Amino acid sequence: MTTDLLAGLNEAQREAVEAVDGPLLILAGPGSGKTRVITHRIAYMIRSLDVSPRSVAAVTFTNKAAREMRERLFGRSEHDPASPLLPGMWNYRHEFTVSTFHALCAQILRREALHAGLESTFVIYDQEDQLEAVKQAMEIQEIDPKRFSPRSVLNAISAAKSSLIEPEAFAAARSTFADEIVSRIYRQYQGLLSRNNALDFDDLLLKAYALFRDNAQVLDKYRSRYEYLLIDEFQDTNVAQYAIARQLAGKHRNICVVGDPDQAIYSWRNADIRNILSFQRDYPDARTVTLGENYRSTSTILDGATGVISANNRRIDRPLTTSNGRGDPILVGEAYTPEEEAQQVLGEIQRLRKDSGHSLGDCAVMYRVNAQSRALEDGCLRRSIPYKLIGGVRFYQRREVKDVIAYLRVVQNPYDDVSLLRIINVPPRGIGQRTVEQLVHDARVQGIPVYAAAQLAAEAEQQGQSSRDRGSRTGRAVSRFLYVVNALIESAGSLQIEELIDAIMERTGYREHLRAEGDQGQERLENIAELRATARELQPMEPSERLAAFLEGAALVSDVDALEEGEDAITLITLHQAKGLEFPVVFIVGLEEGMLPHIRSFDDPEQMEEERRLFYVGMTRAKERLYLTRSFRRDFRGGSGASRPSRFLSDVPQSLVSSLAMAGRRSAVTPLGARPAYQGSAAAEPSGEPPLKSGERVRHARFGDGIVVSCVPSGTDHEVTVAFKGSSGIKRLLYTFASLERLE
DNA sequence: CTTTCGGGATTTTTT
DNA sequence: ATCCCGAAAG
Repeated sequence: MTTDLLAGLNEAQREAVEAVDGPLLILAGPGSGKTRVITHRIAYMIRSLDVSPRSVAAVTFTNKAAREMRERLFGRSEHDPASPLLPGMWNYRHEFTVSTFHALCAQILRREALHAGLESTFVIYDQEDQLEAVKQAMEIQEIDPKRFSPRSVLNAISAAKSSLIEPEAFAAARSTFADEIVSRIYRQYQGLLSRNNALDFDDLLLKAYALFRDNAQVLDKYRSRYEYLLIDEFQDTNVAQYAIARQLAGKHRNICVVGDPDQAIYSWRNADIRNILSFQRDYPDARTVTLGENYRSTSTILDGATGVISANNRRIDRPLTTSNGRGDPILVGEAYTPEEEAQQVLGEIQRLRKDSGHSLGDCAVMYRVNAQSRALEDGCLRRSIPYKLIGGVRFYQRREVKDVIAYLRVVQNPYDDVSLLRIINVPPRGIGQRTVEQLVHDARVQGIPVYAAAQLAAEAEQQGQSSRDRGSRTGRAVSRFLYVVNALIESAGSLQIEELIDAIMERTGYREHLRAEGDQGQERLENIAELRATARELQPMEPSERLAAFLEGAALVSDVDALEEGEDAITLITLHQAKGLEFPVVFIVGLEEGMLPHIRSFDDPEQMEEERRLFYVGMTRAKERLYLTRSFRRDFRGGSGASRPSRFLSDVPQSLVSSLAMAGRRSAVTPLGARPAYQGSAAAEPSGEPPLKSGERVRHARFGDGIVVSCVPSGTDHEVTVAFKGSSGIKRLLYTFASLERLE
């Protein structure tokens, strides 16, 4: 019975599975069979130790990881041909808790709303909503958004919340003038959210923590239930999340955390690697198991990745081993433009497909910023290669989707000012800035929601009590708007969500509004159709809860969650989103200074180390083949500039690397001679000052303005490669003859 | 008072 | 390329 769960595990893995009681820290390197250990561990508890699935909670980083864990344990369907680890327990699958911290907290807060001092219908604000609320708070506090950017204020507030610092504590600890400002906005912001019956992402954690802290009964209920707690991706948890984990583990102390400090890439979201140290401090009796054997990658890929990560100073050296073969070398490619880089990548994918039997689904292209997906998408379209784009402009972030969701939120809770103000004049209906200001002012003076203020204004209008000029036009516009909203609220109870969406589209004129936008509007209508389709997938439930559940899903679902197996297409994905995934063939594009490492990390050594970890995460996704590519030129804010190779490339041991033939190139130029560019520029620069440096702007009589890509000696002369704007493209010129004029 | 248009500044990564 | 603000037009 138990033997098959332990069979096929190495010694460390087996130890991690069997150490069920007491605190346990699992340090799991990439590809070390972490998922296997976690699932076998849970199955082992339930099957061999007779633990009830109800007593187990697992916390994952994404909803997708949660879903997959449930599937491995209980099966995909009742009679899943792929045998699950817990055969015949299909009916118990919902007893077992597995979700993200945010989803778990949202669920608890809804259930315990009464004790948490919340309304169970609270909405969840995403970042855009948060930013709106911060702006509103700043306006009330009369703080100039030009002097203090709402964005950084929000970051400061979020950082405080992630460390469980509530407004009072923040005010008490403030020391600088900037703190003083943030403190005032923070308090105001929390007030606005609570008046709007809204929680932001951080509140989900903060309020759950506070609920457990302040209500011993509720805490006891949950900590009694969850005898066994498991937290995945522990290196990317924040202080609040860890605090909640400790609260929940407070009774039984069976807490298992799994992580890898080398894969910590979310410090910007206030994740704190030091949680691993805190864990060891808080649970001095914790056992530590290290999983160091890699089963995923070739030794070449692993050694390359090790070379990269070893350059980080603040880390404990923990060797990774593998008994996999050497496999192919790591291939380094160079192109002139991102478009060409994409051609190169896609050409190679098509070649692999033909020559080595790889499917498109085997291949993933990874990049640092979402904007880089565009060149790749274009290339795929041109070559008719199917692709799956993960993220991009994320679905639930799209303007039209957010607009419809804002309408749905207003229908559910008209006192949600942020949502109401979002749609009050969308589509334009004669309620302009001035009128909105007046309404917001009225609301503020009377301490009522904007919706109520609008209601009053409309009544006054009808009774002819309002001042003349506010009369006819705007007053009637407000009345008309309220009439539509109220009609929607009334009909909501009897409608399915799809029907409600349809009603919104028709009655508010939103459909017509988009239709008038032409092509783009058509695309937007399709996105709304997609939103409508997701509503139909909702599980049957109480009509009153249906809308709340739908809105919660819309707020908490991420895009990796949508990554479905099956369809044969290449995957385009950011390095962050690639965490936890693996592919036989991985391309990492844009290996340039400023891109990866990103320019924003240049002045902070800690951030630079995080960039390196990000690269490491990407490299270790690859099982068989790894490609690293860069472009000489990178578009930037409309313009474009020359770029230097990423410093990370020089940390990949050269013996593991081979140069990628430039299959997709337009011109037959050999860049920078035969020498691989990853050696870095300084190493190979010849004697004698080059007349031009890469990155300088120059003008040519015939080709116009351009940017120097490279300048290398050629006999007694220098050969200058220039990327010209417009149709001239890339030209190689001899310096003496070209008569280039340097531009400042 | 509202809408629209143009110019200026600004972009990492996401539960 | 996209958001924000001010100015002009309706």
